[in-house]
Amino acid sequence: MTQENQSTGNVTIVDVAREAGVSYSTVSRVVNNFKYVKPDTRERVEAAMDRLGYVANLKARSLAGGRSQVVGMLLYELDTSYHVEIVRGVDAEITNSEYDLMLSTTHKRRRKESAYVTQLTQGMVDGFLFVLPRYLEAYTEDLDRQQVPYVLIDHPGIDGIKSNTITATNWQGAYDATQYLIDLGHSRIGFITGTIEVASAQERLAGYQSAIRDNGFFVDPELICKGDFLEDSGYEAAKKFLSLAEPPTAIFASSDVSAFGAIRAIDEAGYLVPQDISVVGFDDVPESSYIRPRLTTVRQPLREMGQLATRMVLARIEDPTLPVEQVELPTVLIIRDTCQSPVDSKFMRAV
Amino acid sequence: MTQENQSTGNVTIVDVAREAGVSYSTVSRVVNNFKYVKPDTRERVEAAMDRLGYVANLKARSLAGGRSQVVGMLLYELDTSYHVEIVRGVDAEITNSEYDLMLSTTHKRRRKESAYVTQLTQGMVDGFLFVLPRYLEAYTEDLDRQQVPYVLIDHPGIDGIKSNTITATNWQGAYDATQYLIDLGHSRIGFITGTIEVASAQERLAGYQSAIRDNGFFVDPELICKGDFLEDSGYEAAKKFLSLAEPPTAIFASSDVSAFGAIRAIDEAGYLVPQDISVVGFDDVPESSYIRPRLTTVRQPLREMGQLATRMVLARIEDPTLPVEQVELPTVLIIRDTCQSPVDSKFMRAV
DNA sequence: ACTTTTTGTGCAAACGCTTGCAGAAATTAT
DNA sequence: ATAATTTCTGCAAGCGTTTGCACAAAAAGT
Repeated sequence: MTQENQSTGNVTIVDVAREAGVSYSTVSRVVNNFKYVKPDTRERVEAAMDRLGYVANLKARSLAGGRSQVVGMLLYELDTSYHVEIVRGVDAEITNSEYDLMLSTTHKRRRKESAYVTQLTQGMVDGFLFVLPRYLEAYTEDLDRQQVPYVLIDHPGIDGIKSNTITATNWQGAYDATQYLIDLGHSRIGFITGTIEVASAQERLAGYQSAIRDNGFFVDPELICKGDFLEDSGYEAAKKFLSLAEPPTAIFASSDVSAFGAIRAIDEAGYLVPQDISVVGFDDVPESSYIRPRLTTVRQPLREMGQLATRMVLARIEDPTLPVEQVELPTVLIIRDTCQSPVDSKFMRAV
Repeated sequence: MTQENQSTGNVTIVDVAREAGVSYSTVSRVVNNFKYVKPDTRERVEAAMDRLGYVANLKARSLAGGRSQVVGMLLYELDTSYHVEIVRGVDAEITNSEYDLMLSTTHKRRRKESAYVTQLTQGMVDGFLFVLPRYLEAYTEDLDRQQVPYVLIDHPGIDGIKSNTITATNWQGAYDATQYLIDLGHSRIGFITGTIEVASAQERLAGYQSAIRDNGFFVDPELICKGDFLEDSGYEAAKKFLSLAEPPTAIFASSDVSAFGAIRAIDEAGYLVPQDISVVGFDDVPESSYIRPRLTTVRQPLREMGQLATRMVLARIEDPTLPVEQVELPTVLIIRDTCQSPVDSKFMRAV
């Protein structure tokens, strides 16, 4: 706050050293909390740092082999609450630490994704968070070689490579929701998948199918419609279901957002949710409790996933010897207002 | 993709130079698109870079005086859609550029805010985006000295310093909404302020007051309640209005989120929106059209503000001589379902 | 043909820090 | 008292770039 260095306007380690009457390596040592520094010296240096308002230059620090104090986060986009919720969790945790967050979205650009990763691992971040990465294979190798700790969020990792992962019980969540619908009396339940290349989408589909079969029903391919987690695909899928000779009395969408789309289609067709068709989503994004009727859905603890993932990278940055960890968080069925027994449904055929 | 450097595992400029048979400065020059490089040489170097999979080390690059290719973004939090929407705008624009985004939230920690800024300006970012900064005075000086371009989003800047800013027509927006309510027949309109230290909150209040007066009404202090843009403050404010001897027939909240809180209070008290009380918000965050009844609100183009702000910093990073610019974007009243004439309101007293 | 200017390239010195090595000082063991 | 440790501090060599300076080569003036 008081004096300034003349050249760049920044106080460097050298200025502090001069002020404290020690060598610059000693300053570096107190900054890095090195063991062998005389308490007395340490104090003098700290006083000098305070007096000059010293702030470490991260570029230099990490160039020289230290930490950059930033963790990178790569996600597909920021448009849906799904991603935002995870970011919120990450932010909450990062904020409590000495680290900063470097956020990057890939959108559709496959090439940029891997270029970005090398860019960052080589130059910018101490650790990485990947949310539902699409082309993981393209850079895991790099990541491993660089020894940059990373954790995958909502992605089980790829075969042959043990990665730190944090996922939710997708299969169980889908199973539970389907069972709930069956218990309510539904037997024809339409399912809208997520982006089917994604593991969680596959697991949800499998959970749905298992529940159907376990209850002695038949998995009707007509009732499974491909989607991509987004609203439009939910809308289209629901329209298709509605045009069936015998439409389902319930629809289970692989994401809340696609459930919103489905509800819109049902609404436009002049039917009622949940009277004619029950709807269940997956995720429990904030909007789900804003819309009317409020969406019944399988809650995935997105924030917690973000927080936990952050804690995991941070821990591994501090101590790279920590073992690989794969955490699976439980989902829970949140019952709200979009489901009911199909007895009064226009689509319920007499038994 | 083919070969790798032995020591760190990273391909450096020196490796490329060796491979291409030129000096490393020449490589640097082609990387930086320097003018005086023989086309032939440039080609050889580029080929070598491709062959070795060279990726510039940003730390080194910026340490040595170049760009770090990252812009910092500082915001209070990520919990409300207000902030997220702006981030989305920023992201959309950043994604189209060669830059990355470093995101940081300050939450309540005043001290960290300015420490963070120096940290980053000294070491990490080429430009800065501030969303509704709280303690701007603490670092504008630093910013100016460091010559780091920055733009303030939803903040008019501080006296005596010309900053790049991007704001919305807060006064006019509030005026329009109030006028709309008056045109509907309301005369007792409760107003819930935002965090009153913030300029936009003051402007909205002023807009409201002007409209009241311009219509020949009296600004009743009883009908102005302090808030902080957040849900709880809206809830409390509405409760207070409801407990008045003569409650207002309409409430205008300085943010959508506080409007949500107000609606919750009205709901809990057993009254109906908009039959008994009309409600208007400000911002038009996505949730506003999800809730039922859908919120009538003053739309602030948050995404556009983020995008535009990003374009502004980016331009100033590339060309620091660009003049300071202060952009004000228009708000627009979005009429949805939370307002109606007060004739049937329980709170309408006979004239 | 001979300056002058424009291009093109290399060397070396930063940028601000970390860290291995070496030696000095203080502490403990013998 | 002397040797062996442990603690503390400074020096110097990097980390991977950018960039000013010097000089060579090519192009343009005269």
